[in-house]
Amino acid sequence: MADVKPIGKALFLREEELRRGIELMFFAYRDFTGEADSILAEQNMGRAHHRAIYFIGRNPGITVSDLLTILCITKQSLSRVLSGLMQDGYVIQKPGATDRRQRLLYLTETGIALESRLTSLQGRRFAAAYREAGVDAVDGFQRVLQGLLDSDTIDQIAQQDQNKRYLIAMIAPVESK
Amino acid sequence: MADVKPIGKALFLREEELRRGIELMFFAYRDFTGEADSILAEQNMGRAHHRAIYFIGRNPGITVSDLLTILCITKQSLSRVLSGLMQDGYVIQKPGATDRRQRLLYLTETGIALESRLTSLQGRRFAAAYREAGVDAVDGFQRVLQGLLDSDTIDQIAQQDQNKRYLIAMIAPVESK
DNA sequence: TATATTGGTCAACATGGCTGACGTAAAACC
DNA sequence: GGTTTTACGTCAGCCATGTTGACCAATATA
Repeated sequence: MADVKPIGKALFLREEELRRGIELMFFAYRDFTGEADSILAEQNMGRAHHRAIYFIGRNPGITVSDLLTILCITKQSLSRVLSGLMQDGYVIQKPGATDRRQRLLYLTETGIALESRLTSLQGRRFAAAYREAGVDAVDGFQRVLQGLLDSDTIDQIAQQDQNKRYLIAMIAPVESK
Repeated sequence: MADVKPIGKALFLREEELRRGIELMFFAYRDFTGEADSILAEQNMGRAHHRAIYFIGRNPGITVSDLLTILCITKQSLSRVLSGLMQDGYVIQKPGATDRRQRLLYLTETGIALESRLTSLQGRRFAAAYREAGVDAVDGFQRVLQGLLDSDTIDQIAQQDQNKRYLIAMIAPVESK
């Protein structure tokens, strides 16, 4: 064991480790979305609907163009999905107060119920994984995933967090005392 | 700050943390696959081709049914992809030595070149993320992703690892001295 | 008033999932 | 040796979701 060429071994381990990461991403993403997919299929919806519902629920009153920025799809694709969601009563839109061209998107009660069902399903999976792996692991997990992001995405998430902090400060100042 | 209701706060943080995970998975998977997608688009291929190429490269001589087990798609879907890959000279198949019904799949030189180009691209992204996040983070990352898997998937990966160790022991026993 | 922005719509197309039905060769079993 | 099962392929068609391109309406803004 002592006379193994160290450089070759290191490279080999490195590639194995990288491949391990690549494969884990593939399998974990598939399994992580699979459970929700089957619920969505019952309602004749797909992953695209889920994404829209999720981010509208997360950002009530979001504009169409902001949602487009998050999802990185064309407005034609989104439009098709949103029309369906509005027709089926999961989403409603209200004209913007200051800019009346905007259509601010909100979940209906039904939409909220579905979103919460889907999110709690995925949340349970995460909660179990977090519990098994431990607190330090969670931190590492988040840091590595963060490192996988494009810089544009990082900016965009930071921007969203900014908006969210602003909203929280507005609607729930009592929490901060 | 001291008189915040502890339970409400804890639940709030918990939900935020879970949502953070859900969102990171979405964005990270998207960005992580996006780069490869654009290379694939140049060759008129999609993600499905990539997955096939990746796992054939990873398991040379894999049977169609084993590949189906890994990918979790129908044989019709896979067949369409494989036909294309063979027609374009990325993949060849050889009849199985013991069971001649099997068609064992291999990458051609061209296939290997493409696989390696795609994997090194994704590998670089992972390497950068790992480097930024540190060794402990990598461990946490892998443990959490592992925890997100279905138990079937875990078994399946273990099985593959088993095969791989067997192969390594066969073809490169010199490494282990 | 002219231009830019926000959002929607129609048409057409590609990818990649799916089901169902059917075929063929080889292996395995009785 | 005949039957059944397995491994794989193929044809046909459907659906969801992405794309491009063109065009339109309402509203904001310089």
